[in-house]
Amino acid sequence: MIHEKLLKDLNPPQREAVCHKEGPLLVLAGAGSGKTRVLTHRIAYLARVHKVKPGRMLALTFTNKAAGEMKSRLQSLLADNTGLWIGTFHSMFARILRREAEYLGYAAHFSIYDTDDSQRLIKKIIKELPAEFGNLKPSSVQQGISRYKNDLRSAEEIKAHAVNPIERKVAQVYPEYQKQLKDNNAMDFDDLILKPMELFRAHPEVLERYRSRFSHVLIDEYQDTNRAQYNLVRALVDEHQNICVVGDDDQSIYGWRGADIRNILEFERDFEGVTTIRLEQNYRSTGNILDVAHAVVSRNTGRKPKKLWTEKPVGARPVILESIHELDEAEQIVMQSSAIRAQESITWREIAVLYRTNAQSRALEDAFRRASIPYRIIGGPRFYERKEIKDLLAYLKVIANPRDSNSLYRIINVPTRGIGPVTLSRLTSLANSRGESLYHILAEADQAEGLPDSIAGKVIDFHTMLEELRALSLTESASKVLTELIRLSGYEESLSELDTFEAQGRMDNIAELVGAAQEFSERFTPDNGATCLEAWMAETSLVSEIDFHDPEEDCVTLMTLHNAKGLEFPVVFIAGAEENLVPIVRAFEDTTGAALEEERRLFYVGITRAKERLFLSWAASRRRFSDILESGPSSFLRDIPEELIERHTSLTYRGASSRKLGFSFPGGRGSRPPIGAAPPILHPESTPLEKSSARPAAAGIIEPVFERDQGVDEPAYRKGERVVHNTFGSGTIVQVSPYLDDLKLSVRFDSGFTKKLMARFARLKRE
DNA sequence: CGGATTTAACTTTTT
DNA sequence: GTTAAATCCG
Repeated sequence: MIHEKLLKDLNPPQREAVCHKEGPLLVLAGAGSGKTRVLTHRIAYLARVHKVKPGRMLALTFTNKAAGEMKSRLQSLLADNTGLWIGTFHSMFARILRREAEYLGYAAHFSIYDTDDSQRLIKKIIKELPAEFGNLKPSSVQQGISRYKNDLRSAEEIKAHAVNPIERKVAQVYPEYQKQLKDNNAMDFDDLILKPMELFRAHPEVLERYRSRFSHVLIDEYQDTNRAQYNLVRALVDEHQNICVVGDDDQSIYGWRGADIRNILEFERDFEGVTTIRLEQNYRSTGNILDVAHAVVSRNTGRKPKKLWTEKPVGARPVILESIHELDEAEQIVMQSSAIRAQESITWREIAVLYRTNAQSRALEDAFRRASIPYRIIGGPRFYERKEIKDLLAYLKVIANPRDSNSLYRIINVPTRGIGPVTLSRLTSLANSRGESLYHILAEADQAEGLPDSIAGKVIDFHTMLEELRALSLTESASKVLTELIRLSGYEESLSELDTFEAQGRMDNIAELVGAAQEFSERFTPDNGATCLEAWMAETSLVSEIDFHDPEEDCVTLMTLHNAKGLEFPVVFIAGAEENLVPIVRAFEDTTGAALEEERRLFYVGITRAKERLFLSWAASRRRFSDILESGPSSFLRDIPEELIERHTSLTYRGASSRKLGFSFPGGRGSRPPIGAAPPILHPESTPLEKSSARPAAAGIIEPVFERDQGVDEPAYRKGERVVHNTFGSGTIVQVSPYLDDLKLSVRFDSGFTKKLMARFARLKRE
């Protein structure tokens, strides 16, 4: 029987969710409770048992990765899924928008702007506006407008309720921004949600088409939906109410992006006759890990009470790693990784290191590289956001969508071809006076006022080149257009002339982009008239690097906590579990406490990625920008009962024995015992602590001394100490900062100058 | 007027 | 350590 095959291996609540036939369904699925399983089995069950055609179902996710995972899992459950729409909110509605673009006065091949593109446009708009707009920061304006869009607030409404002059100004930029986006035949990410609503409101017959097409809508990660998405979905399902949402309020971590946690908390009020199913059995983590996770998240007030349970053994106790600074932390993580791999036959790919900010990846990366451990960083300075990639994509966007003046501005003089700001402003005024786009005016540059013939010639040459590429794009593949572009534009040539290490890196990135274009071109099949290039542009705007993550590759994975959502690893390290980092310092500015609760959920998400081993690591100091930031352990660590965890430390405690706690670097003196071989475990309550008089520590926070084991004959240096240097004479230490396995000292010498010295080489004597 | 060199600000998370 | 704006130079 079909039913049995689809239902076996499901627990009773999962089964209930899968079999539910009609009407609104809320599945509260805790971390690791098998929600993807429920969604895919439900789609298959609807198709095979309730005879719903796959083409009448719409499944929405937040990431391409989640969509891809669902698609691949469905393959074995439902052989024929033709017409089934599975994808991210953004890509599915972009698909609808391309089909219906003309209703909105757009062309089907509109550009999709990322945050950076939007900011460029906003910067330009601010310049064109009166001087009093000059104090607006493009990035904050962009964020503000994005927020207004997500919250469905109109410019008028904002103006009416503006609490400060800045908000009033942003409200004035907003409509101009929308107008220029349209002039550029471009939409930003938020428009991909907002415009379908406009479309449906203005053209009920179009809404009716999609309403009747999709008889069942399923949404993953419902806690991440914003108001706009809620309204959009609501418009689609209002008649039949066959909406199934899966989510977990404890994993809502995108509030800053406009996600409205109320959507999931109030689902039962928003729809009538809601069936609610709770999935509380966790199939991922050991008991101890779940207990730690619960200890953390249960401190939140705005949550639906629940507790995950597991049939798995309690497992190893999670470990708290304490380090002097981020280099030490990275070193500890590397050593623990190696030890675990050796002792528990774990592969590199089963280990993940998670952190709050991308900036933290550098120290970790260096440590893994030095240890010759393969690693892979997900996210970070994202591939598609690198300058050279964005430049080339801007070219391609112009070729696919010549009205995209914003992209044209970006590349008109990249590489430099003698078209500077003055020429550009002359061309722009000609375009404005004729009411044509910048691209079209390029061909008539010779008619621009005050433009010397020689320069006009360059402009026309540039236009001719783009026209050639455009012609090429109509018949040839995206990869062909790209390779020709790289050659004709002189982009590659200008880089190779630089002949620097950095330029080589950029060339490698370009080669990677060509590879991606080839890969796309090979799988491209023409549909509804789009060219290969147009289709590729549509896709690249909506993919992220994590989508290309190959789980087969035997590498340690490094990524942000946000990126880790939806993933799982046998061994998880959370690096930087410090106050001011997790939770991030800005969370304290929010007086409602909502931001702090979101930080706690983020930490919870990180913890629940772990299947067997969990390490929570914090460092007493951390290099940030050019100075050193000192902090104590995250307050979230204090929520964890001491008996659930172990501690490994390389901190030195004032008042503790002078014997340092087994910390050293490779090449240093002494060695750290491998884990499992009776590691030094330090319980703070058993350690005699002496409070520093300068900076009283909060209760329960260990006060570390920034000092490492220097060996017998190499004393540690302290700020304020008087020292003597062989050549420079005597002076005072004004700054001490750890650098690799040494200390970097700033010494102000009595002769008046300050010098930075490495402790190891300076050979300083005490005065 | 355009190109090159120097300076400054920057980092929370992302479709 | 990175990129865009500011300043300088040809």
